Amino acid sequence: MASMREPGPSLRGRGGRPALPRRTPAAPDRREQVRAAAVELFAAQGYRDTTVDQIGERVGIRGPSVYKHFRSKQELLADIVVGTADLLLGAQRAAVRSATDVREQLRRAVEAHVRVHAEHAREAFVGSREIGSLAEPHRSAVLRKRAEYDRRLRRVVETGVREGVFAVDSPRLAAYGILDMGAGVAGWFRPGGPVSQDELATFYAELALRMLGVRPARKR
Amino acid sequence: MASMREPGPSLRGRGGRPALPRRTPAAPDRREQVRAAAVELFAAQGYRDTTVDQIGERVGIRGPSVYKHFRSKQELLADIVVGTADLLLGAQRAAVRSATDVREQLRRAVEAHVRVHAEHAREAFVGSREIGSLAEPHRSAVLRKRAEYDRRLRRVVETGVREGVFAVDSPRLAAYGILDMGAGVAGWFRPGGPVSQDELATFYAELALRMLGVRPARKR
DNA sequence: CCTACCGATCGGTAGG
DNA sequence: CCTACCGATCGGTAGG
Repeated sequence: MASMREPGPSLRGRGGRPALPRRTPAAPDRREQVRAAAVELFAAQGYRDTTVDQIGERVGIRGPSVYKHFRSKQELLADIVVGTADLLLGAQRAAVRSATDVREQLRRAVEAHVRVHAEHAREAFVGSREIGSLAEPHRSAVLRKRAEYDRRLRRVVETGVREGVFAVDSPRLAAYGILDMGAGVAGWFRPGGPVSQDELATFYAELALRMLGVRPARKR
Repeated sequence: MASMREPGPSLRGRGGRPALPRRTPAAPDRREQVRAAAVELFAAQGYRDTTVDQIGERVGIRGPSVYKHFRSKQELLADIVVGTADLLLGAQRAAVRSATDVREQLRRAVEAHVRVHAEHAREAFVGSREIGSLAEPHRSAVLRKRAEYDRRLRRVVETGVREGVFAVDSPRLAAYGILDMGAGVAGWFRPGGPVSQDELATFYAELALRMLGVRPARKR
């Protein structure tokens, strides 16, 4: 499924528009502003408790005008949740591909996992909490993506165990633990806080490797 | 705050009631049934998307009759969320008190954490996802309880580091990781599945100790 | 992008 | 514990 996050080039950069009188000039990336407002509100109040009027208010328009940018409140949610799932999947794929050593693959996959959950904390938060608010076929699509995401990390763990690099009794449970630990970041991480995204990613990857029985590299 | 989970002795065991005709005899623990139905529905559909009629339907009564057992839908939610917070706090307190060795305190606290999130998976799930749906003063009360819960585990970790039993760069982040890892269990654990609660609790406690730099006990 | 407005849903109450 | 019903909220549409 293609990412639903691109505003589309047709909405901007189209010079030569006649200077007709307009009460409120359309901001070129109004669609993106609406999406961002929805992310914040859905994260803070939940999808169901957020009204279209509130979303509009955040970007200085009326509720019904939101429908100029999204077909429905549902589509807005789907854009956010599906988008986040794709972001995670892409980051994970790139991470695993960037190394051949399982230990390094695991480390980078966890770092990517944590980084996305920190950098896109609110989106990721909405993406996991509001799956149930998604109508079909989006819900099933996202569940499939998440299952694939989990499976891929699990495979890295299993490969490491097979190669004798990792040592855990249950690769599956260990993978769940690692994933949930990282996903939890979306619930409390705030940019500008005491820890940076990178520090957090590095630290959590180290914790994950420890969970898998890998000795921490001796510090010099 | 006192637990809100007791049906109260006045609702049962009161013999000598005249055998008047009744269309639907009140089940002695109807209140508990209503609560259980609400837990399932809130977990599956979310608080906002669950109607009082649905809750009633699950126990064979009409929506308005739910108000014979709970003052409002809000009170039903508060009962669940506050109850779970108290359950966790109590289990953690008992766990930490049951040992003097930090390593053992940590192990038991994590086991308790995981066991509650497995045994009361749906309640714990609702308890963490629907905090935002809670009205004041319940919301603040629960947030305080959760903060205390987190702080207590963090203290065990910090004590272990101070004593040289644990070795982690950031006790705070490690504690978050451990807590989120265990809380995640509520999202996927199903009784009767491939792993038992005890196996899971034991395994996760072992993972937590590894995260803290404790060598796994050599298996004979 | 706006105002006016429709239709459906739903928590809660009245009064048995 | 039930039926009848009120009142408020809200997503979405009409028609500029």
